[in-house]
Amino acid sequence: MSAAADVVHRQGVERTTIADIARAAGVPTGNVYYYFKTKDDLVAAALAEHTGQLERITAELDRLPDPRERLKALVRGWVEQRDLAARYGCPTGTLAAELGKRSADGGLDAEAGKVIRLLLEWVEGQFRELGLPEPDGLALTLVGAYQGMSLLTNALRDPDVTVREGARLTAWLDSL
Amino acid sequence: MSAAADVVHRQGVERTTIADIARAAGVPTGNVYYYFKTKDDLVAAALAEHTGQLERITAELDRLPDPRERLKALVRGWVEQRDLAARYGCPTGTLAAELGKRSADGGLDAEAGKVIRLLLEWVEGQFRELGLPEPDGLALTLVGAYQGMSLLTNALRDPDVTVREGARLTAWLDSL
DNA sequence: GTCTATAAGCGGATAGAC
DNA sequence: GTCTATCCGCTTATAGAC
Repeated sequence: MSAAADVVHRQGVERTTIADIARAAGVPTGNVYYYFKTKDDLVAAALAEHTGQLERITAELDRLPDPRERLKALVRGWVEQRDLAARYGCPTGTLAAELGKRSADGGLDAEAGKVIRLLLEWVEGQFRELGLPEPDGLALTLVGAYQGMSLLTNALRDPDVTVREGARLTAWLDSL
Repeated sequence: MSAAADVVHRQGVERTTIADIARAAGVPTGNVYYYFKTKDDLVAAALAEHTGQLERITAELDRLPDPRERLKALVRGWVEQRDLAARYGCPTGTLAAELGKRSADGGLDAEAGKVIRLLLEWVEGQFRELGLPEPDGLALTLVGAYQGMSLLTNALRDPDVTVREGARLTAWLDSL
């Protein structure tokens, strides 16, 4: 599952073959099918990895006493990942974008939406705890800014984009 | 070229076959190869379509006297496209994201970056004309917000995300 | 310049030995 | 539960008639 998430992040779903994932995991191709009946099952597993990763991150941030500090630490984490973002974009965002183009895919696109929604809801909770008005709108703005800066960082192949936007987001959080 | 841009926007590069584009253009598959030697040539043609589209839009906006009104009209245009964004995302952004995952692809990913940069530079020019400080940073923020809200709109399959973020961006432009 | 037919190769999926 | 060998369909690309 971790190999699937990693290779899919780097190559995208469609350019990733079962053989690629099997090689990354150190097992022969055929063996993968014992655990995952179809390629889509592997994509679902990659999405589950993203969910787990997100849950670990928010659990860690929840240990901070101040919600504003939690959000600023979240932004700090994004900035730290800037080189990965410059090369491959946001793992969840690029996956959601790719899955969003499918017509009838057994709801994999909706699964991707759920992971994004999980982050949105956690962020919204922080804004609510701060007593700010329209916490859902603020969450949309913050997560949208993250996805936007990740895409620009990736498209321009320039980690500095993330640094600059990260600084702006931090100042914005402080101004609220 | 227009069929290529359209089908690639809806299906993504990798899920689009030459036959798909040929059918959309109303010609037999083999004939496509008379004009485009490889599939990548078709992707390049789709990118050229995006560039042309962008140039038409900015030329139209340039007829407005006030740069702030130009930017607000740009945002209005994004909001009008919200249903398309909910279904398939931003044509240029999703294409750039997909091409960004390639390793050695003859610079197609860089071409996608150029289209994004074209929009960034036009937006930056408007902010500069308004005499605002750090016009390049403001451009990054505005275009980033656009890409972010497009991705969220698409991932959540909810055009309302674009409506809400569009309203916020309009208010933000007015506040500068 | 347009179209049909087909070659060549890749990738998802399976069969079956171990 | 693991691995090898293989099938089958699909997609890119080409050959060649018209």
